[in-house]
Amino acid sequence: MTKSGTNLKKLSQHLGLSQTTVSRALNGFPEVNEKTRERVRMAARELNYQPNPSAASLATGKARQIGHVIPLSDHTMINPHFSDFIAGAGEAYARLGYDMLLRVVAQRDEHEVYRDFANRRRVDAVVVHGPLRGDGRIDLLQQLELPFLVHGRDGRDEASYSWLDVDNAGSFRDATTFLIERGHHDIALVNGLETMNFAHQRMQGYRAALQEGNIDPRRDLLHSADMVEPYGYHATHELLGLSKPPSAIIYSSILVAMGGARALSEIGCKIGSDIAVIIYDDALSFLASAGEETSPNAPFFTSMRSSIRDAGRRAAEMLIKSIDHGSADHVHELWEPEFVLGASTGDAP
Amino acid sequence: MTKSGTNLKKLSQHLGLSQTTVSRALNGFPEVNEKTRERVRMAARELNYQPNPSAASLATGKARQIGHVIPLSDHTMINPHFSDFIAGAGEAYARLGYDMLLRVVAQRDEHEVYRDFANRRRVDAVVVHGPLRGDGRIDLLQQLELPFLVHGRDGRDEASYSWLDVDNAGSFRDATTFLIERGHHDIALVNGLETMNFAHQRMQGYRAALQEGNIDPRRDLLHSADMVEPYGYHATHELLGLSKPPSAIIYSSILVAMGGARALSEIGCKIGSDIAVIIYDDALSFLASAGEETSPNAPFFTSMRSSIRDAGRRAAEMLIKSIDHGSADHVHELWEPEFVLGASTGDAP
DNA sequence: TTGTAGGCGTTATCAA
DNA sequence: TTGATAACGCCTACAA
Repeated sequence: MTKSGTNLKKLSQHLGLSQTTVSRALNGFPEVNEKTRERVRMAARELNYQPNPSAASLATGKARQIGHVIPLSDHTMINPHFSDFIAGAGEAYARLGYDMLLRVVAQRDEHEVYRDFANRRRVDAVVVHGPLRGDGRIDLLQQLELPFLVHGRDGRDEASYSWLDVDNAGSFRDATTFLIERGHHDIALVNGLETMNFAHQRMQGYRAALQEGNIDPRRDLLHSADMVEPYGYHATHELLGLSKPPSAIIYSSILVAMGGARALSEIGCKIGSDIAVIIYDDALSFLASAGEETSPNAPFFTSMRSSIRDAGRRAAEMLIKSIDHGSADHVHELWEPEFVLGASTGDAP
Repeated sequence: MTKSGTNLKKLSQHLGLSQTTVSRALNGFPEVNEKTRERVRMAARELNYQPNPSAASLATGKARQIGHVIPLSDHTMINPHFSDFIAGAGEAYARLGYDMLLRVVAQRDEHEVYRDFANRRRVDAVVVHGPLRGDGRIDLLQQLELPFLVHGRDGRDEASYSWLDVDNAGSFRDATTFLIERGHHDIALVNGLETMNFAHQRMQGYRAALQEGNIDPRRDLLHSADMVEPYGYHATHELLGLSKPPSAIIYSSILVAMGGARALSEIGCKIGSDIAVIIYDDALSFLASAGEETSPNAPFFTSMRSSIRDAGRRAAEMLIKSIDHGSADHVHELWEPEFVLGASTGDAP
């Protein structure tokens, strides 16, 4: 069966040592004679020995794999935000000797996948994407005692699990306040799906700023849907068609903003002069912060920016660290997006 | 160690049968008494028994995992094209009982990863993404005897490995010819990186059409780079700044075209009337063929369209089928993109 | 500092 | 039709 692969047995025979010693030498056990260890290392390199992960996993109970589940409701999560996160996380995994296991399933089967993961011990932990407000996956994973980290939060007891999130409420509040202070009154929010907690947080931040500015929120200035390009296009057309259109729009994603820009250019409405725009920018790598280079001085879009790829990298690190240390403590990180002043909110003061 | 998981031993004891029989019953061996099999199945469901993949893999030599390597040169492959492919493939894997293993590494380490895969038998096969012209990964995989399927081709002996590709040359030739027949003479191609074979194929198709139309190719109408949005923007600005600007532009990706559209709208150049545009459309799900719904009758962009997500799904199926059947034959599929007439090439005749 | 022996949970071979 | 028994390749008490 073993075609050409060197295994522990062969290697130890080649060295005239026991498998135990060889294993210990390679795994950095302190009791091994340094001379022996060096000899073993040389031979291992020479014979190109790599431990078989299935055997190791069977023996240790550790899979050295982290699971990511992509729920396939419609086209929802297969979006660039997700892929950038994955890229960052994957980078960290590779560095730390872990593999990423991806499972794409219908949304209603996601719980079953976690059960399967826990049951078969195929992964040591999972990353939960796109938490809803009060997300059943979190309860399930706790019950299954499968370690996990959430990218985002679910709005409930946040001390009871590990997460990495950005300050959605704070940044949207600040952005809204920024617009109010510049004299805007009718400010639209083209938001993500509000069943997702991040979108809810953003809406809350927006609302809080309006309240502080003594502005009554207008229901017709609030849109909520999956953050795809066409949504931005349609929502913007609707907004501009109102009898009292907004003078400023906040877009929850650059993707949505691109659809918005398409609509605005059709109408002949110029961003920055005719209308103010602020976007939330995940710093998606394939867009390279599109518009960044429009003007040599300032970026095109005024934005709240936080790299989702960095988030993926950091999330992976946090998770691995906690499972490697076997600590049951939960870890949390709240990132503050950077506020970037661009041309889309008019000339700088 | 085993927390709550039911294993073969427990299950067989519970049933008063040997592990052998239980294993055989569950794995569909024909010699098992149907009554016994049914009894075993019931008990397995009841006790929630799932075979441990590490143990199974160790015993069979099959990992039931397919490897995908994402090279991290710059930001290259972490693009939406890739993630859509992954989504399709992942769907097929889940359906067929396989898992997807993702490894994100620096480009120069990609070969090493394949060696590692082969050596440790962590995956049963791999999918090769974004083949270059004459791609060393293919030689390596053949040498390692690790089964693989290429999404695309590398321009060499295409019978020697399995692949799934779209007819890049043919569709770009047709698109170019279409423009020539409508009276266009100065046709620009904003292409992908031509070290990638798909981009080379596209350029060849474009050249062939020009030649057939007795048009001398102009070097200044040809751009080649990573298919990100800002590239489309810059390339378009350059094209429009030429002393003899093109009357038509072909964009190699909708992402690039979005950058192009941004530039054109800045200049005040109207797509469809001032300039003709054709795009290659991978039917990226999060864009939902942006512009599709601009006009109720026709889509906005005239395009060559082929779903990259479908390609991922099909590629996975082809690969799994070939490794499950243990056949050493190579499989190939060449897809013809659909030509979709939209508004961006002017009014329909 | 090194070695022996047993176990991890399956599958597969050979008998019965 | 079913059952012992031996791999698969590694790790890890326990012993020396």
